Formats: sequence, structure tokens, C-alpha cells
Amino acid sequence: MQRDPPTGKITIIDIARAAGVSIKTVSRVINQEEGVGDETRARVLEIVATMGYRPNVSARSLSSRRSYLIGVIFMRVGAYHYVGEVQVGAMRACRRAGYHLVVEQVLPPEAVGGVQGFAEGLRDARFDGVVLTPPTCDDPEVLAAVETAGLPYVRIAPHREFERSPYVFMDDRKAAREQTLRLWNMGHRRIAFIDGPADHGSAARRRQGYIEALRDRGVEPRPEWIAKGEFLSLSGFDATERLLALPERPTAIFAANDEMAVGALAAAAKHGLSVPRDLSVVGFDDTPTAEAAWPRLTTVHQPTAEMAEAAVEMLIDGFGDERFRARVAARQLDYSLVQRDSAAPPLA
Amino acid sequence: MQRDPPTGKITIIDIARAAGVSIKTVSRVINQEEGVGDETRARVLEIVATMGYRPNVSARSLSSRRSYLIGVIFMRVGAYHYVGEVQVGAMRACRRAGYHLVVEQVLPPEAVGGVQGFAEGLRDARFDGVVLTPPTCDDPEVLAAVETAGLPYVRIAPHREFERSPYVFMDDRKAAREQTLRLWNMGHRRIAFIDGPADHGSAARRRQGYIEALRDRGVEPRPEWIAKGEFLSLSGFDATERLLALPERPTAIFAANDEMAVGALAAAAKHGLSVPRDLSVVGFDDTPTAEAAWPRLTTVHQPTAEMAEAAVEMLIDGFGDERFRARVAARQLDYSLVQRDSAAPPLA
DNA sequence: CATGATTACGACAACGTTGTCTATGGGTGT
DNA sequence: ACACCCATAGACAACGTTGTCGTAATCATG
Repeated sequence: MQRDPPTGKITIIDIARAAGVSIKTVSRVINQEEGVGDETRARVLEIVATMGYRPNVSARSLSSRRSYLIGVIFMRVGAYHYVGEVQVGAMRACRRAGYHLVVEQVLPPEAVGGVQGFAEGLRDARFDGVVLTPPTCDDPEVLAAVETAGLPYVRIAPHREFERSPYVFMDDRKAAREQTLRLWNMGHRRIAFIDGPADHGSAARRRQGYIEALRDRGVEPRPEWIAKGEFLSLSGFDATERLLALPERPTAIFAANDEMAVGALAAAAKHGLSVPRDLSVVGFDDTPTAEAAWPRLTTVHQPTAEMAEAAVEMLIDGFGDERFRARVAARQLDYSLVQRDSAAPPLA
Repeated sequence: MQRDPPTGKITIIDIARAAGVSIKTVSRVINQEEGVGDETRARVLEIVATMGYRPNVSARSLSSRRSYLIGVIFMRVGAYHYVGEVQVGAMRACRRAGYHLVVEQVLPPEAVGGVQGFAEGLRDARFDGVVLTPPTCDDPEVLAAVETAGLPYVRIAPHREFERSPYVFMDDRKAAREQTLRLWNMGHRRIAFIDGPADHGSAARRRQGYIEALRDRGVEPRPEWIAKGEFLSLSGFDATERLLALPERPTAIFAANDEMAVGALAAAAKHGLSVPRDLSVVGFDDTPTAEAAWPRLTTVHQPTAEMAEAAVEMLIDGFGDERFRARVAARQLDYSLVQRDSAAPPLA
């Protein structure tokens, strides 16, 4: 077909001509395949650099069946700081390896066409692989859709079926344990915990860590010190009200996430308690809220971006591998305790 | 080349065979071109549906030079709620039109390879168009890179050069004016404003609206009632301390964004002032922080997702158009006032 | 020095669409 | 009955890469 006049775009053919080799040889150099002499390789590379050649992704993927696209799947994209963090990390890894990042959303169950529309999107986007974030990483329908599409995937912080695919995670339990001990070591003996939603795996693990820490110190945590919460600030507020109404009032409150910790701060203010003088409050996650709160929250930093980065790395590394899914690998990342202004030793 | 045994994937050829037409006709149906009889079209469509055929994006884009990818460009992806909101809206529009969304980041000036790496990414991602978010939408280097790449683009809330491209925006000035009047109508007469960074266009427009509102009511705003801020909660805290130290203490504080409003809440608490009884505080943006704060912030909802959605729509609609950039269109979206718990009439 | 193995490279088809051009058939006007 | 036109549809090349396979040149081996 006679198409446009020369577009000006340089193709592999131009490079081949300039280097005096065949296009296949250029292709080999570009793709770092072997079977090219050192001298030839150097010459081609130089010409590629000076002419500023960049391979055409579409042609490439049509021929090789690789799209150089990685999908990140979220359930709710809006309003969560988490989404941005994940993308930062994922993009870092993508850029390093010459991939691009496509954001895909599974509409939540209540929306029309939820997983259905998602599955279609999966099919025509032709990802080389996808990263599943919570809670999509534990959704049976989503997993089924991804597996049906035959896509390699890595999950971030899954709660179940750890044998099902590679994943990355951090040790919530251990972090919560340390967070609790930090309060203990400041001198707190009446430490309460604000729990997360029942079905939320990381909430359960954090509670577990809290309980373990107290038991480690020879204290059996009292049931009334564990207040039910929903990961929302209002629920943190309510839980704190209940805790402060106890006959033996806690001197420190450990909320399972930062948002509830902010609610706890508000409740403390309402009761005329100054934080951290009269009451210590600590959170978990290290979201921007923790930094914006007043006083700034002492919390646990969850390496969200790094987890996403690791996930994408695992994915890309796995591409060479046949039977990717079979090789169930897991990579653990380190949390860190963040010391700010909302926790201090109790008044003597 | 002899490649894999039949992959099972259905191609346009299968559809053509099943429908008893040529592949070109199927192509025409898929792309909604004319020149196909109603009956033929219906038959093809049905077969496409029953066989679940989806065109191969790579082949398509190789041949047609359209990638069906839209890029959203951010400067900082992490930590900002804004990013997620933009993506929600952009994704909605993309999905409707069969496009996918690729996230791209211009590394901030301090990072190595900032715009450089971005420009390269632009070139090989082959977007059909991009959406620029603030502050990238006013960065001369970014604009140059996009224009050099010959990409159509739409800007979200630009501050300058409105003639340079299509854009979407909301009327910050008017919204701030209404927000101020809301306080006025509650009975407040000493209304202070916490300003944003000097170079931030929307901050300037919001300040303008505040000033206008007061003048409308015959009050010349006093310079000491406009406190410098940096859009961060700490700066809101500091600004509020200065405002509360004034001989004639304001009864209401309007912060140019929610984060600073949260800082203001903290300062109020420190001074033993109960919000909204002793002091009203209102914000701007309606970020999740506003809902999480205590008391929940009365603020102005910025339709971030909708703006992004509109931007993508404009982009896609413009594709048919030659001379896209020449047709500088602008689309305005409506804000809305959000009534929560942080503002009330002043004590008599 | 003949033989087989290895290395470096090229020719050519294939990936699955869309663009251009051409062919066919039925209706219309005269 | 004739030319003409429009609506419909197909043939075929082209998009820019990579996969497969072949081949010439080089090397080690007995």
C-alpha cells in the first residue's frame, strides 16, 4: 500500500543500512541476544545512539508477542494514597527495564460489569504480566480472570493461598509487635489496640503482633483493651471513646492504621487529654495523614513503593522463565518504625 | 516463519471465514467504517460477539499508527490523593472508548534525567495523546517535549498560556468567593485567609476570590488577615498561630487547601479553642483528609476525577480532527460546596 | 589435511491488522 | 437499451519488528 511519504521516523532498516549489516543483526544487538561479534555490536550500538533510534513497540510486540506493558490492578483507584505509592515503585522498575505501566481497575462488586469488564480489558491490553494489589489479590474472580488469560502475575500482600503465585509482603505481625514493645519500653503498661475490619488480613496480623508482644512481657491482653474499628477515622474516634471510658484507662493506644489513630487524637482532644502528655497514640502505615496530623503520628512505615517495585521486578525477571507460576517465590520487605510526636512515656 | 502451533487465539481471519466475507469487511465493521451493508454488518457483529473476538492491539496500531494508549503525566505520583482521583476519571473515559491508560512521570527537576528520560518514554510509548496534570501542564520543558513528539494533549487546570492547547478547569476564584460568603452569611465578619505558595496559580485565584467576596460586602480585607502558607499542614498550623495572636482575633479561618485547614484545627486545639464553637475553619479541595479530620472539614469539592475524565474525552474526540491543537477548547467543570462540621455561626 | 563443531551473520517469512485500489452488481436517467 | 454511478466488498501490499533456518567462515581435533 502506498502510505504517507517518508515519515522521518528512523527504523531498524536505517540503522542496518548505516552499519552495513542486516536488520536481523541490529535486532540482535537491540535485544541483547548473542551471536554478534564485539566489534559489530559496538558499531551498531553507536549508530543507534547517534541516530536516536527507538524500536517501534507495536511492531515489536506483534512479532514477539510481548507487549512491554505491565498492568497494575486496583479495586478502588480513587482517594487512596496507597495507589500513588504503588505506582511510584512499579514505574521505577518498569522504566529500568523498558516497560510501561498501565493502570487497570476492577470495578468493585457493586458496580455494573465489575469483573466482566475487567476480564475484557485484560484480554485486549495484552499485558506481559500484571501486579495485583489488595484486595484484588485475594479476589477469586480476579485471580481466575488473570489465570484464564494466561498472564503471569505477582501479588502484593496477599492474605490467602500463598502457594498460588509469587508475591511480596512485609511482616505486619512482627512490626506490630515492635510497635507495641516500643510503647512498653517507654513505660506504658496499659496499652490498648484498635482493631481493623474482621476480614482484613493485615489487620488480623497486626492484632496478633500486639497480643504477642504483651504476652512476651508476661501480660495477658485484656479483651476490653482490643476495640473494634473499621480503618476509618470515625471508627477510631468511637473506639477511643470506649477505651477512655474504661475504669482502668489505657495510657497508650495503638491503632491498626493511621486513619483510626487520627480519630483517636480527636477523641483525646475532646476529652481534654493532651497527646502525648496524657495519652500516647501510635498508628500504622505511615500515610501522609500521619505527617499531617497534629501531633504528628508515631507510626510504622510500610514500604509500599518498594513492595510494588519488587513485585514488578519479580514479574520481569520471571519472563525468561517457563512455568513462571510454578516457581512460587516470595519476597519480604522491611518496615521501619517512624518516631514522631504522638508517643511519650506516661506521666509518673 | 514456522511459529507455534495454533495458539487458539481467534483472529480477524476466523471471523471472516465464519461470516463468509473478507477480512477487510470485518475490519470495516470493527472500526465502524461505512461501506458495509446492514445485513452483513449485523452478521459480522454477531459472530464477533459469539466468538468473543478482540482485535490485536499491536497489529492494529502497527498498521494504523494509533496505539489506543493515552498517557497521563504527573510530576510526583506518590503520596498524593490527587493522582488517584485523576486516574479514576481518566480511566472511565478511556474504557468507554476502548483506550488504555498509561501512567508516566516526569521526574522532578532535582532528579537525574528529569525531562530527558520523560521525553524518551514519550517517544517509544507511542501514545495517541497525553493529559498533563499540574504542575507539568505549565512546565515549558514538558510542553516542549510533548509538542516535539507531535502529540495532541489536553491540560488540566493550567495557570498560563491558555491559548496554547485545549484544557479543562474549574473556577477557583468563584468557588473561593462563595466559600468566603458562606462564612459571611453565617455571621462572621472577621474572616482570615491562609494563602498557598506564591507560584501556585490556583492559590492566587483562591485568594482573589476571598478578597472579592469581602469587597463585595464592603469590607477591605486587612493585610494581616492574609497569612502566608505553603499548602502543608504545618504551615497551616503556624499561620493560624499568627492569626490567633492578632489583637482582633478572627472568628473564621479559610485555608486555601484542606491540609492547611487541618493544621489550623490543630492550632485551635492547642489554644483550647473548640471548632466550630469558638472558631470556624474551612478548607478547599475536599481531599480524604477533609473527611478524616476532626471535626470533619467544611470545604469545597474540586471535581478532580471529572476534570480528568473531561480531559480524556476532549483528547479522544479531537483525534478525528486534523489541526487538533489549533482548536483551543476549554471545558469548565463545576465545584460544589461541602457542608460538614467545622464551620458554624460565631458566638454572639 | 579432512572432518566436525562453533561462531557470526543474513534471507525470508510471519505476526494481525489497516490503507489503497479495483471489481462487481444493481439502480437511475435518458 | 445504453451509459453511468453509487454502494458494497474483496485483493493485496504495507506497517516494523522478531523467529526460524541456512550458510560461510573460523576453529579445534585426530
